[in-house]
Amino acid sequence: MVVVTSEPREDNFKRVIKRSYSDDSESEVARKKIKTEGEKKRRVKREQKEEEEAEEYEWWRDQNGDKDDTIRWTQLEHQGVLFPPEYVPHGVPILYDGEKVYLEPEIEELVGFFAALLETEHGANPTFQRNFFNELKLLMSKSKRKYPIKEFSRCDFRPMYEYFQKQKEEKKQMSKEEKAALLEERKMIEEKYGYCILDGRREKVGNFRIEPPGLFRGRGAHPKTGCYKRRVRAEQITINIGKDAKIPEPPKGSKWGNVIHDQTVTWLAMWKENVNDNTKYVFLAAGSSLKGQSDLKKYEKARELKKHIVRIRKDYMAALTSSDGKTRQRATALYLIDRFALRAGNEKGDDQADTVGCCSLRYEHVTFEDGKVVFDFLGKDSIRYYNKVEVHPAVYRNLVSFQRAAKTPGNLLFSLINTVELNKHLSSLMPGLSAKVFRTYNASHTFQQELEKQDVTPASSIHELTLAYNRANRQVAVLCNHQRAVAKNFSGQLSKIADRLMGLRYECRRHIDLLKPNLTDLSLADRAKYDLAPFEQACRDDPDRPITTEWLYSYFADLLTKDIERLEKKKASDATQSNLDSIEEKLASLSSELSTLNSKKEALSSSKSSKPYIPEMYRLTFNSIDKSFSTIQRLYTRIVATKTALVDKDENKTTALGTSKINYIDPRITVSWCKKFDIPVEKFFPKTLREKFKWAMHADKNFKF
DNA sequence: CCGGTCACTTAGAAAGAGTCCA
DNA sequence: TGGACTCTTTCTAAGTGACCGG
Repeated sequence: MVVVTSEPREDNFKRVIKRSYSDDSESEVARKKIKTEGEKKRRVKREQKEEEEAEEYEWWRDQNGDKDDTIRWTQLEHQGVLFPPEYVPHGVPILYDGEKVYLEPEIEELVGFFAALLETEHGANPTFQRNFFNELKLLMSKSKRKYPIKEFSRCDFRPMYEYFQKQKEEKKQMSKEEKAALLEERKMIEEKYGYCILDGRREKVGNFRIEPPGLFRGRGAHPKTGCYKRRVRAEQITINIGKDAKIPEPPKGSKWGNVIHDQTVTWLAMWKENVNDNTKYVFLAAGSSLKGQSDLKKYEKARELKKHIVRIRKDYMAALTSSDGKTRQRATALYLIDRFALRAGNEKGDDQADTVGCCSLRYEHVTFEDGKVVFDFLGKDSIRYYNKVEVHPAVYRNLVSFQRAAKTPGNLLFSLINTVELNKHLSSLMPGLSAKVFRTYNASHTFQQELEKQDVTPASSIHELTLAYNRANRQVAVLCNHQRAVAKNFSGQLSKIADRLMGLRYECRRHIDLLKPNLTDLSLADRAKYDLAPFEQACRDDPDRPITTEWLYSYFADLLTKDIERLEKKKASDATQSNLDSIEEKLASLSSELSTLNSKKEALSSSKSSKPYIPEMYRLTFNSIDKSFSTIQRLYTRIVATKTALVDKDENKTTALGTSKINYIDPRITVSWCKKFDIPVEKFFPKTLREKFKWAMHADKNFKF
């Protein structure tokens, strides 16, 4: 969709045009493109003009290469972290064997964490349930009170769940003023904790909120999912801050665990989480100079790989047939990492979900079919990687032999190498090179290529350009296997669109049938003006979903039902004495048609009447050639739009475009493309991404990755 | 070399905000 | 006009890879 919806966006657009599109005449087209759209769609008005136009430090302008990059800052001031509110008991019981059980606050809190997730996948996950229940039993055993609770299956958390639902509902029903007050409060907090002073500049802090307690929500088959993630106290937190800065005040009655002044790291605070013993950090926001610098560095490193890639590929291709087993394994792994954008695959512990990357692939993760290799394994976040691919014969032979050597499921395919070794080898080929650089390189490179392949010109509409961009984006997302859960009601949504499309096709066809006989008397030249061929093509039946009489009856029944609803509403809301009669009359005829239709439908199976019945109010009458023709044109446009929407939706159902846009595609490719095609970068980078990619916004229109 | 630690990037889910459409 | 749907932001889990000490 092409929508310029609100004031700020329009504002941004103008500013970006002014700031980074130096040639004014060129931006004229783009401005026009936006203007009409903007005028048409703009509705919501919001004040908020600021968006901090403060004289910004443009760090990317003075990158004098190799400064000491172990020191990350010289001045650092911040306000510390924000703790979640203390627990407030609600006193809602759970049921055990149907009997109410009231819980002391600490236990009630824990149980509440579970009750809130009752209707989610976590709540239904046996591991999650078991881990949670063990935690609960532990807490109960430590309590002075005696609880009757012994078995999970005899618990009923519904009362608490329903209580939470009710609360959510109430929150939704809050008055405007209350909501505004809440927002104000949030703003105040952000103002205080959301910023720090870094080398004299005010920069945004990312996650200054301490993670609230809850149940650990591990992904996939994580053995610890459902474990109690405890409340974090000031005593567990280490603050990192400038020597001269004022140390932030810990909550009353508490002390920071530690305060350090480490200039070689970028975090402001750190603590250890209790479930997996992982370290959690408070970092600056993605749009900060520190993050921006390393982002730029990442892409520059990937571009550096461009200069070496031919040699490196030659190198590992040759090594595929090395007599040394280790070398052969390394080369094969590199081939997979380079060709299929696999992750390195560090080894993992037993207390984590069983997921793999390249080096940790096992016997069972590859099979061989029709001369191709099938990869099927769970990768990061337990996302399934399934790919049936053709590979170089040497790679095929190697994989077969590695698998044979592994003998049985559970054993490593690449038994002689690991990520450390692989990366060591890579860094010997190019300084700073590691496995993950290939993902960045291939993603950005693919994106640029795909974008060039697209059949668009600067004259193309915004819609076409957006489509082209997203297609290229999608190629990258597929390459990197970035997935998302299929939306809850996806198939319903799909068939809804498909149904709408069928309706449009039908309407288009009957209008064509109506018009056609009227064209025969026209002169040949005139007839050419009303060429129906493309429209006839468009409204041809989808072979998978032909228009049957049965469908037709449902279609009209649907139309009738909707019309009736509309009229009923009208009757209820603004019926006056004068129009009440006509409304009633219409209603009566509609419902009589509806019952006629229903009985016709009933009779369908028995009698095979050839001509479907059409309710009177939906029969068409011919008016004029021009009118009829323009109706067909309109319908055609809608058919085409609906068709693309359908294809797009289906292709997008499991592919997540965001991850590659945020992490893998050099933003300068997008910026330069936007400049070349005269389309505002806002179309592809929402506010936070523009913030994150500030450093890329002035990329030249001839920028090449 | 190896295992552990540390710091950082990358990831999908969930929450929240905005928009669309009947 | 409000409820469904979509897009954006936030949240925090899950990776990568360097380094360190034995």
